Amino acid sequence: MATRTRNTERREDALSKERIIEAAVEMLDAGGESALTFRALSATLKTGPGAIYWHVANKGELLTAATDAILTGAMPPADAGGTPQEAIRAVAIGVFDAIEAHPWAGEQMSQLASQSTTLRVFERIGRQVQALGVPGPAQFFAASALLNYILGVAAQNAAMARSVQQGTDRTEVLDMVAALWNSLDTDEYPFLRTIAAQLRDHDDRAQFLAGVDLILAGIATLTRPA
Amino acid sequence: MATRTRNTERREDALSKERIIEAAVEMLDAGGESALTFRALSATLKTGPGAIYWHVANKGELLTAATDAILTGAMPPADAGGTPQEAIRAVAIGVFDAIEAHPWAGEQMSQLASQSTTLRVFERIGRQVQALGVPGPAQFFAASALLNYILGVAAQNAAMARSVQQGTDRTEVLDMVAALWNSLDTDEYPFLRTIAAQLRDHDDRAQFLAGVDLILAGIATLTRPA
DNA sequence: ACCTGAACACCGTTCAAGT
DNA sequence: ACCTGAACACCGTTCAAGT
Repeated sequence: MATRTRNTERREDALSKERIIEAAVEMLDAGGESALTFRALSATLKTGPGAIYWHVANKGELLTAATDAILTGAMPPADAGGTPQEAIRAVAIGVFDAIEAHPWAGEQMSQLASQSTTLRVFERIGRQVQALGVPGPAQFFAASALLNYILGVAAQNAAMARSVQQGTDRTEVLDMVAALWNSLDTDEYPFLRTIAAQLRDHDDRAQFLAGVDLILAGIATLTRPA
Repeated sequence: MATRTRNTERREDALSKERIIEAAVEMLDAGGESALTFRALSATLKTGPGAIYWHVANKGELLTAATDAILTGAMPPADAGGTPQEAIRAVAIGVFDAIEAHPWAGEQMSQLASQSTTLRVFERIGRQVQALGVPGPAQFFAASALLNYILGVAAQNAAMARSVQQGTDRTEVLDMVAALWNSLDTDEYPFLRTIAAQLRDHDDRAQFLAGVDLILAGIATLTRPA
């Protein structure tokens, strides 16, 4: 039954950076950053820990590469058409959904200043900010505001996902947070207690988009000065 | 010369959570999160590693406590007066400056969803959003947008600070980032190359505040609906 | 009640040695 | 060129034992 095996199928179990990243993403998805271990990884790949170091410089590079792999696939095509606002929303939602599916990447992104993934998102947003007609000097901080907001939400979602024991339900988590907010001192935390009620039936994704639109509304004031 | 030593001064070297946190902050300031080790910490405090565990549950709690200590002192007084916008800017700048002085705390904040520090900032912002006259249902996402933007910037600054070798100059770092942006492909990264020039004489703090104002401008559109 | 410090169960990383 | 796996230099954390 091995007769049909040709050269092309040979050594499909050979180590490569791609296979390492693929296995790393699986481990990260399963158990977060602490689950990614060179020992566990090399066991999965049926090699020694040292073998990985021939393809990857260190754990940091592996984490960066894994984050890149996730987010490259998550970005919508650049020529999608539509208004600049729609294009910005599409990029933002792409990042958001990717982080929701792979929370460990959220931690990574906000730790990776000027890394290729972040740069690509920044570029995409910046181009649309230009298309909106924001004057030159303001383009930088307008695009930065959007990027930092997106990264901030990404990190918060990652943190939330990590604090959740696997198996805990989504609404269960919201209930716990709402309970925490309600347990706060009424005099010191009036605002949080007020919105605790809204937490239960609130939609993370819709709220995230509302934030994007809020910043877009602010950007709009830059294009038609008072 | 020990005659004047009274009971009050006795055992001033006794271990306490406060002394542990104080020492931890010093180590974090000196070398970032990786410099904080229970062994190094106990050596500084002249005890064994186990002693620390009597006052602190684990490293995570210590990190949280250290972050709290930094940010509690950084927040402006709640009754500072002025417009809601000014109050929001004051809180934002308080966080920004604290992170600039203690970059490790920036990493921490964005990993600590619903932690006391973050909740306090959220509360302060939320109250001012209410004061601005934002209608009830929109208060939540308006305050969230501001908070997430602030946390996003905090994390980016922390990441930047960590990537910088100690001793590297500030302008030197900006030059390196500008050089990186300029080295990008012209066709793929036109926006980044355009703003790379602005990077050299750009003021992080002013840019951060411009972002806050941008979101405030967006929030203003919520109070007087079209 | 509070502290000691050896020991446990891990890490990331290196490197001589193999093929 | 690529892989092996023992070894190094660490970690956070525990816990019997001390005072």
